[in-house]
Amino acid sequence: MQKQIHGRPYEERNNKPHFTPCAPNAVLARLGDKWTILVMSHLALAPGHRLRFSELKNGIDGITQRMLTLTLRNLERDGLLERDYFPEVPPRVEYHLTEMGASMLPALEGFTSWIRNNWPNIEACRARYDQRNA
Amino acid sequence: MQKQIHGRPYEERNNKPHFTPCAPNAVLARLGDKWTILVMSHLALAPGHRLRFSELKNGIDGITQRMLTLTLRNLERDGLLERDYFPEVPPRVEYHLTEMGASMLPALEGFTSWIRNNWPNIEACRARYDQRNA
DNA sequence: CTGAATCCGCAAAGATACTG
DNA sequence: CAGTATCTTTGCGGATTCAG
Repeated sequence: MQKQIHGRPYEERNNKPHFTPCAPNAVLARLGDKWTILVMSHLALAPGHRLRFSELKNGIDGITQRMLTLTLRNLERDGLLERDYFPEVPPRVEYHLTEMGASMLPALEGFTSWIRNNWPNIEACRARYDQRNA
Repeated sequence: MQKQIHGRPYEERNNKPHFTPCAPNAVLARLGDKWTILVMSHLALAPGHRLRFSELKNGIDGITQRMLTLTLRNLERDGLLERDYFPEVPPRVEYHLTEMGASMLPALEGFTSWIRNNWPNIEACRARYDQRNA
C-alpha cells in the first residue's frame, strides 16, 4: 500500500517524503467511490444546486448517515460544495455546489455520455468473458 | 426515453429524483481504482495502443505483478483491451486497446482536462480546510 | 435534525514464493 | 516472461449508540 497523507500519495526518497503528482486518479477515486456521484447528481438536479442534509439522506437510497456525512465532508474539503449551517431549532444544514463544483457538471456529463453509449456493449463483453471462463 | 443525468437513469418519486443503481458508478469505480488510469494512459500513449506485460510493469512505478494482472483482467473483461498471447520461448504477451477502449480516450481526456485546470484550486481548498480544522 | 464516536466484518491490496 | 497461489494486512463501509 502506498503511503498517504491527507489523502495524498507520496513516496520516501532519501528519507524525505516526496509527493507524486497524480491528480486524475485522486479525483476519479473520489468520484468513483460508492456515494459521491449520487450526491453530485442530486445536487445537480436540485434548484439552486442546493439541498439540505435530510433531503439528500432521504433521496439517496440505502446511504447511512455516517457515509453521507463523510461524502459531504470530502466534497466540501475539495471545494466542490459548501455547507451552510442555520442555528435554528431544530438545526438546519444545507449544502450547495460551489462555482467550481457546478463547473464540473458539463465535463462530467460529457464523459458519462460515453458510458451511456457504451454500457450495453460493456455488459455484453462481461457476459461473454464470464461465459468463456465458466 | 427514460430520464437520465450523468448517464444514470432516474425516475421522479414525489417530485424528487430517485436514482436506480447503474452504470456510471460501476465504470468510474473501475477507472478510479489505484492502477487503471495508469494502465490506460500508458496504452493511450503507446504506438498502436499496444504494450507487452513487462513494458507496463516497468513503466508503472510501484505496481506489483499481481495488481497489474488483476487490472488487465478487469479491463479485458469489460472489452476495453485485448490480450494477445504468443507461445514463444520465452513467452510474450501483448495488450492493446480495443476499438471501444480507444473510443473512450477523447471523452476521458475531456474530463481530465477539467481536473488539470482545477487541480491547483482543489489543492488550495484542501489546504485551507485542513488548516481550519487543525 | 445533524452530526460524532465506536466497533466490527469483509473484501481489496501488498508481500512473497512458486510455476509453465 | 508472465503469470498463479497463499498469507497477511489494511481500510472501507455498515450498524449502532451518543450528543448538541
